[in-house]
Amino acid sequence: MLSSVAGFDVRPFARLFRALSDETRVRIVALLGHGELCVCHLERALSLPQPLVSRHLGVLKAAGVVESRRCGSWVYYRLAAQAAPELQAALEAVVRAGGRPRVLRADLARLKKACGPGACT
Amino acid sequence: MLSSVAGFDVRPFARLFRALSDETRVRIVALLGHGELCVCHLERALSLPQPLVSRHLGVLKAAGVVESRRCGSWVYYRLAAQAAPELQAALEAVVRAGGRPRVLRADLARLKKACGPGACT
DNA sequence: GCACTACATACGGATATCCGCATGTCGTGA
DNA sequence: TCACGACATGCGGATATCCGTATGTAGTGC
Repeated sequence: MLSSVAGFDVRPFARLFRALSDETRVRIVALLGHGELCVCHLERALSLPQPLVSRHLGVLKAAGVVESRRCGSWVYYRLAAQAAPELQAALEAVVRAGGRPRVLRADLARLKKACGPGACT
Repeated sequence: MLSSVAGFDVRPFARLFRALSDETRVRIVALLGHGELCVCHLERALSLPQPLVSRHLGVLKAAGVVESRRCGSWVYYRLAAQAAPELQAALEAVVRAGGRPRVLRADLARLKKACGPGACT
């Protein structure tokens, strides 16, 4: 449509922002800003049922926000590098917000209580 | 819910990103990055019917992305300053993307063809 | 008051999103 | 091969979004 005719393809931006238009997904991105996490970590940090977390991760992955890596029984998710620097900047804004002190306090507390990041014995 | 308990209120982010999750609204924000514009300018730059542009502007305004100012028969819209610096950064990423050369080429061409920005005789 | 322009909004239908629940898939270890 | 844990996906219903069309509101000039 016009979005491509315009020379500036707005679709990657709309796609990224649509992926981040859900509160749970913003929390996931903010948590992943602290490093790679597997689904069971996220599930406990968010205190949400597993199918819900898995589906939100699927949305983020389809939008190119996150990447996944399988390691044994576990699947680790991490933030994906964005092609356009402006997309990267928008994504890092969320990460920065989630990296402030007192930010995501309860989520991070549950995360540490569950198990240390990076180790899923 | 948990979004407030977490200390990090993710709702402003989700609200901003939901407002920017539509291609037309991304184009509007990118255009407004060039300066204040009235609805008739946007309508011609976007080449979209007036009620549609007006409604998208309403969504952006409800999300706190834009502000409006009435001047005679015309209503001028401009980007609103964001409270949190991370929100501002995310918004400016879109503006920067829309400010690159060859970006939004067709939209800007229609805008200039319609009338110069800031003057709506 | 009347016509005209600029803009906003109500209505309705097609489509998409979000979630709970149940089930399926895949790797691991006994 | 069997059971188990980790994760993904199909289904159905409630809700939200998007858009065209028509109508309403407000300011301007005659």
